[in-house]
Amino acid sequence: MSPDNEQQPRQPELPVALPVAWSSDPVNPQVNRLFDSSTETNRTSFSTPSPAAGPRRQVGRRQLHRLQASLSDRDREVINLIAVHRYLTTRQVEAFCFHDHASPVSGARSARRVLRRLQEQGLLKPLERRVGGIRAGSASYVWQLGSVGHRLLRAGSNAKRTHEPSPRFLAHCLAVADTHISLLATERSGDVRSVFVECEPECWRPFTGPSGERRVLQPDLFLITKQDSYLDRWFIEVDLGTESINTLLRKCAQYEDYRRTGVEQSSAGAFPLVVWQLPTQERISRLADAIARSTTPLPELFRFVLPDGLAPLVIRGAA
DNA sequence: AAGTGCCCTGGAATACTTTC
DNA sequence: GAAAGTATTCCAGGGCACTT
Repeated sequence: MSPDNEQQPRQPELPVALPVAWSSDPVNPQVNRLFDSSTETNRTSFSTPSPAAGPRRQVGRRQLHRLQASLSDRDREVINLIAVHRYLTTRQVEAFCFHDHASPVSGARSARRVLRRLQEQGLLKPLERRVGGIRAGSASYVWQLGSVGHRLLRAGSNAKRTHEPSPRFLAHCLAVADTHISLLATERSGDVRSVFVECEPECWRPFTGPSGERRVLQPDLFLITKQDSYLDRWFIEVDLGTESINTLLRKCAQYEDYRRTGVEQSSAGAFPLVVWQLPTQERISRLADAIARSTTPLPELFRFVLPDGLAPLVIRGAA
């Protein structure tokens, strides 16, 4: 690790970044208490509607406030995570929010119960069931925000999609979420003292390009890890092998353009490492070769890992 | 303090789905 | 059709908030 990575006191230490804000009502201070978990109980007293009511509900403003006030901290965490990642499978929700139960089976059961309740309240809705999946049951459900969930969240631009996504886009969203989960698991295992994860679009970096044009660097994740007295900072790119190597190379060049602005270095002391998570060793070799042959991006700016290689890299640190 | 109601949690039995 | 894996359902215990 480089000395200029030395710990900055302003760096966050929370394990998960949940950038989506909850709507508040200045007329009703009780709703504002959603932001302060210390003033809320962890209990849910809102009466659950009957399943016959269906997931699509017409919820008035007053009813929406009651619903909002009735949500437990964990309900809000589930909804926030699904808003941030756009889509999460039941398994991923389990991994994010139901990992600390007496047994994995118990955690899974609780997750299904909570997701069902949030679906009945219109806060979440599943994508069309994938028939013929790997497993029986509902583990293959993919969840997104429901209409009530959209209304409940402040109009975040990342929480508006309601149509069925393309398989490619969906696979990428779920892969990024898996990466997020693996990073949190690294922290829970104690191998890294603290992990801060920032998702899209909060991790995006607008900047001015070489010709003065406005550009936006769009990493899949931004990550800060804390080891001893150092903070390591990382941009994460998750590739599923669906893009051409030239496309990945253009993205690398964009990282170099952003690095040359010096914005990141002036605010944090050093430019984050860019980690490409790629599906095969062969693809890693192709991208590494392409970068080495290219004159634009600095090769030392990048690291390449297979899906199971990110956690070990983060544990080793950026040195 | 005691009683009540509601919700969360987890164990066990059962039902369902996929794979071979 | 059998086996394996997983979801669903039922039930009981515990905790918390509220009322008396």
